[in-house]
Amino acid sequence: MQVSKTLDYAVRSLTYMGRHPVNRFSIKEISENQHIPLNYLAKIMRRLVKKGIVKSMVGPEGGYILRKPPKEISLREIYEAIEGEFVMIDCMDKNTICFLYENCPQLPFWDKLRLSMIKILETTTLEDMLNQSRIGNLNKHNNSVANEKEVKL
Amino acid sequence: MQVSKTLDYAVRSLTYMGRHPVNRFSIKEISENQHIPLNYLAKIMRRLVKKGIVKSMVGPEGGYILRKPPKEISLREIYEAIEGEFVMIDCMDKNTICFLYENCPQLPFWDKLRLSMIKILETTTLEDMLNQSRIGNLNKHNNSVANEKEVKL
DNA sequence: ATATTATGGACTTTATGCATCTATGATGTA
DNA sequence: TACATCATAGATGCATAAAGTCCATAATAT
Repeated sequence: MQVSKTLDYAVRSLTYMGRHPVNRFSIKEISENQHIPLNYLAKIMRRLVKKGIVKSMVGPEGGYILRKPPKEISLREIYEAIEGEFVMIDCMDKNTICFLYENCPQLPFWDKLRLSMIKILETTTLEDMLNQSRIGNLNKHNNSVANEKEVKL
Repeated sequence: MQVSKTLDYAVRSLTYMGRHPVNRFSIKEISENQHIPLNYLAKIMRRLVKKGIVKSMVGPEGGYILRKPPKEISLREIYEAIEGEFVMIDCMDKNTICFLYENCPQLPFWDKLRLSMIKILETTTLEDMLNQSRIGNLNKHNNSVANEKEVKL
């Protein structure tokens, strides 16, 4: 019940892109800036392309660009692009029917949890995340350039 | 972000025991009744013992018994007995500080999600689950007992 | 023509969830 | 006392998935 590294990478990449929503980004740039293995990131980006979250352009001056403004990209979309449909428990998928079928005490609660989580994922956007970070908020207050990315080591 | 088989086993065992809260149950009985590998269940039970959810007795006529009435056993307790503390993402645990430290756009949201989930886990008890199943509800309808939760499937 | 970039798939590595086995220790009963 | 029953503890094996690498190909700006 944990966020996979892969999902983390995806979110990191998208928040990075979201800071300059009109720019194009190469895998190389994102990879270096966000400390993500280049070849692995390539695989991740394909899923985001497939889901229609980013658009890709091949060749020199190619790269990736957000298809929609950050405000319209939900965490749920991102999650599903990476992990597929959100499920909490998979019982009867091994072509055998669980002996608790139709009488499982816990199923309704995992489902309740699932719906609750989906709701939060659904209503959280990339923009929310961009406004959320501490320095992000500081920058807003200072009227400083939104592009700036402070990294504390 | 999924329920592990191990957690499922634990919940299954406890709901099984919860149906006769005063009885003693051997691993063998639970194992056979709930279709859980015996030796593996043994390991699971130890965690439940350690967390104080069940009490164990060695020797003939030994076995396990619930330490508290089902009403007082929360899903959160069970979860934590099996999986440890509930966390959504573990960033800075590899004795290296993440370069996004103090400025991570996504962290607040995983935390929000975490709290929301914990709340549901916390407020759900073994008893809730016992009353939840379809057949459970059918029985309740027939006996017209109060305290029921309608489940839409 | 060439350098740059993404695409797609095969492949390797690493981690871990799940499960088994065996030896040990406690305890009720005959 | 002896025995059968049951939990405890740790070592080990295995299968699957997550994470990461590599390479050959295709598109396209300059």
